[in-house]
Amino acid sequence: MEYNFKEIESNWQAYWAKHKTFAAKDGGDKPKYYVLDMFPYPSGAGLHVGHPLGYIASDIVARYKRHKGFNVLHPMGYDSFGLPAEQYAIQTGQHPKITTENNIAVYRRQLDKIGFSFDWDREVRTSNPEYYKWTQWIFIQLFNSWYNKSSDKAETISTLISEFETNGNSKVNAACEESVQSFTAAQWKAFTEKEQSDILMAYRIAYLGEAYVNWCPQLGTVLANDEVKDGVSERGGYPVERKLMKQWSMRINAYAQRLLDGLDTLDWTDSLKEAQRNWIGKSEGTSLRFKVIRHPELVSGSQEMLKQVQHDIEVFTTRPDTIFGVSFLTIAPEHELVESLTTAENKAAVEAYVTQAKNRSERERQADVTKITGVFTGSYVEHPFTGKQIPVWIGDYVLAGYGTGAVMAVPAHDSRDYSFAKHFGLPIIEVVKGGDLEKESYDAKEGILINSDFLNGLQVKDAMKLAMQEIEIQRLGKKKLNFRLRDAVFGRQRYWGEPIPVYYKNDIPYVLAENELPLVLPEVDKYLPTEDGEPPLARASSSWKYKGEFDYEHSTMPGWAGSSWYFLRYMDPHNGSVFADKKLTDYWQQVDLYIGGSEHATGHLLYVRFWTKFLKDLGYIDIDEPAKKLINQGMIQGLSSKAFRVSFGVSHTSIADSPDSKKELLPVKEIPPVFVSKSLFDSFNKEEWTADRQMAIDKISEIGNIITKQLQALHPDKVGKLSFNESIFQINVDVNLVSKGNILNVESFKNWREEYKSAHFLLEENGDYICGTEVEKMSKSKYNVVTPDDIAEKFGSDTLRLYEMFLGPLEQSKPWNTNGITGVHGFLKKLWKLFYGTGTFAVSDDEPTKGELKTLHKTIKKITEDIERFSFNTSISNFMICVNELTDAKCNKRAVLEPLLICLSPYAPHIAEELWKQLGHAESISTAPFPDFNEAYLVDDSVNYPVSFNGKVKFTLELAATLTAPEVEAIVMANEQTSKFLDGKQPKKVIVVHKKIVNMVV
RNA sequence: GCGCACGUGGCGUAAUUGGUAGCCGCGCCAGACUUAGGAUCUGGUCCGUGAGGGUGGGGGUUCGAGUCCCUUCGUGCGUACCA
Repeated sequence: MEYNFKEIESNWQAYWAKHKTFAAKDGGDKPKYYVLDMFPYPSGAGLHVGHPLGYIASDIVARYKRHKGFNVLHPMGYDSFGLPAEQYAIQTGQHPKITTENNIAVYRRQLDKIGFSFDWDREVRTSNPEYYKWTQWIFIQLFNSWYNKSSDKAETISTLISEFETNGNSKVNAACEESVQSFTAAQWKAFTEKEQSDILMAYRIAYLGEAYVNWCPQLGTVLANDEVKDGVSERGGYPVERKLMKQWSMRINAYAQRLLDGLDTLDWTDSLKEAQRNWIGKSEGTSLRFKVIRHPELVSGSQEMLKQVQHDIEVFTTRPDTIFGVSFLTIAPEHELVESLTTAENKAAVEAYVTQAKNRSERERQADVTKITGVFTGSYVEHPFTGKQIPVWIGDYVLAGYGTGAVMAVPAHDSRDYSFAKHFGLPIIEVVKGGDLEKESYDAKEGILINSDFLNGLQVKDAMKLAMQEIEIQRLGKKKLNFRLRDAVFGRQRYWGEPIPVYYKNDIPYVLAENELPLVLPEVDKYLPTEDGEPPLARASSSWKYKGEFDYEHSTMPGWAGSSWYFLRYMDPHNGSVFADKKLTDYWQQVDLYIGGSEHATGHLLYVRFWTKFLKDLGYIDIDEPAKKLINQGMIQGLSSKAFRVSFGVSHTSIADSPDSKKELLPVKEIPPVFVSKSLFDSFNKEEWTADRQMAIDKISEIGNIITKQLQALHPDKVGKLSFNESIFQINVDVNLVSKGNILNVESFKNWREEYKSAHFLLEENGDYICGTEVEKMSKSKYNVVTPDDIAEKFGSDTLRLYEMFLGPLEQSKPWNTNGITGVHGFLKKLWKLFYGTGTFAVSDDEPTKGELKTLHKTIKKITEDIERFSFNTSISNFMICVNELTDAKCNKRAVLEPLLICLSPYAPHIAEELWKQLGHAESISTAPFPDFNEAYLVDDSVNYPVSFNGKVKFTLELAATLTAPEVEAIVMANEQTSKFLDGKQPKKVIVVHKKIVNMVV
């Protein structure tokens, strides 16, 4: 019987589904193991071969752990809220729910075909109201919490309110808005409800706050920092600008230190942890206040009044040691003191500058970081130690959102201040020796302090300490930690997301009660903002109001909301009374292995850690981190095929033809497309002139002439001829039209597009049309998408699974290329043959030979080690070696083949199940215990010793394994080959590494 | 600029702690069986006729380096005025 993968695979997929083979049990004697894939957004394009890479790896681990006696949780679901479905809805009017459901159906069909061992009874969809009820519930907990820095965790807001009622806020040590004023208990009680609400808002972890946000006009929504790449939106690539808006946000900044510390406990890749560390961006420094010296003309009052209105500019610096090098202050254009610092004569210039700086899009700002702009305010501050007057400038190199939005500029020792100072001719004061300030600033943190009063002569490190001390003693400022990590904007002005469970009464936001959840997404007539710029939810019917009266929040939650806790829901996916039963979260604990793309490094993976810590603070779960071990699978890029299209124009052939003759030229539109094969393109594409290049041009011109004649025959009244524009465009060709060796199927290509029907081709000498290739992202628009379905159709899913793993290390990115797939497929056929060697199923019950047992146990050992270190590509080669050896030995013995099948079943489950059944087993192979490997079978009687001279191996000696090192040395020294290579000399030293190698120093 | 990976045959890759570099697969070459093959099977395949050379280049540590250290070049990814 032939290896009929199609039948085998569909049979077993049906069997698994019917018997719920992979359903996880909540509890039991077995140890638990939780393997999770980052769940997909179900896009309209379906899965391509890159998507399953990580799923295959995690499935191998899941199946392996089941064999090893673990109770495995291996779920899958969909991150089903998101922009593409909504964009599609805007274009077509189709409800995103329908689009999403259709896409999910396609995904599911594709996933099932690959034979994953998911427990589908636990599937979650973030857009399902039963799911997002709990996303909303978590939001409410975040709203009803504040971050107590003293206990270093989130606490319920009621503890804060009772503190306000007894002591006011003077003793409160919270992560909150800087702008909060202090008040007493009496004052608190006297505040109106609105005032109290506003104050509490400054403390809540989910809060409504005014902040500069990334506004994307084309998408009509704000975006989080991690959704913006290079100043444009990550999805769609639309420009993003900064805008001051009132927005729901998450006080993730409160967790910055814990998010940083937690990294040390995680078994994640260094690059991923490093990316998070950079994103969190901790820096230790000091805050420092500079007294503003009021310009007399600013104040229309007496000197007395002048003193009263004085205020300070607070800066943040990590280099307090360079305090004597400050020659100016720079504040951000958005700084709150801009207006009050600006003198009358500078007013016009400052206003113009600020307006211009604010209107610049994020992209423009990033694009010309080298362009230095700024303006003088006219005001001065006093140097805290020298008392000298220091000018205050405005510059957009200072970011409003970081530190205090103001810096003390030390041009001698900070490259940005240096460029600014050079550009505006401001003084540069050297305070640390070691650099050449004519050329550049000296930013290094080493050297001796000069020009620095009490710091003179000190090393930078010591100067930092002393300066810091002095600043604190004189109460000019204090030590401060700063994090680059900004609070995360949580509102999106979009339709297809979780409604934020908030309503407004008298302009005060209130959250819904738990029993009022879920707040279901209302129907709208259009998925666009309203005329006055309100989000789409404002289009909901007038009955969509809280208690029929109060407006709901019109923003929805961002994409990362649902994915920030889904790993918990899988533990208890159908619970209607709690997001997940504590007993179950305690049982399943952390994800043991999490696999997904590295693009989530600073988004999802940071937010999910944040929510996990938050839920722990409130006592809902007992774990601090969502995933113990994480692997980033590499991206599979597409291999695009390119055809080379010649560009022709039409020109006049003679003076008689010239424009004055008023004869019409041949129509450019009717020129048939002309494609040249790769070698011609390559010849043409050479930088310098070569004979080859000229030949290519001649050939192209020649075909131009032929086409000219054809066109002239069609249009006898018109004049002109085709001329080669000396340019050839590369166009993407559907990879399905190209066969091995990049040969284009010309006939299919002509039928591909109406416009190519009449195409001309300049072929290779052998008559083929050869395409070019390029590695690009796999995408519909590049016609380079290869779906897993294509591969499964041709070779079967087991081959697909093995081949994706065989491609190379999991973490590595690589282009998709089916060159080696026949080898992997051949391996499965060879395996099949071990059982069906004679044409019918035949397995012997004979005792295996020593050699066969060695092959088997060597394989068990290697496979076990490979899986434990997630090295799947090497396991495939080890299986191949094993099957090759067994084939050579003509081994069809049950005692060898049975354990081998179990080892293979995580990788190629369908064929393993089928052969397992043929061997007479009634139960699925999936829980058969993984074979133990026995060292005894691997022990060799002899060792092949390489004998080397000065590290170069000259010959090998087969010696008994029982020999000791000195015995080996004696035998080697007595060997005639040794004396030949020694050539009569005495070796200086002989090294014998037992059972490894012999080396002689001559 | 900064951070993190990574450079090995024609190609994808292997070599867990320093111990015979090139396993496995593709491709290629030769042969067998076939009307035929993008089927199957067998043998060969780092370069060099050979001594020998060889893991991007240079240097070092070591009896011994693809592996460790320094330096340099190149590629990929992330990030970017974070004071």
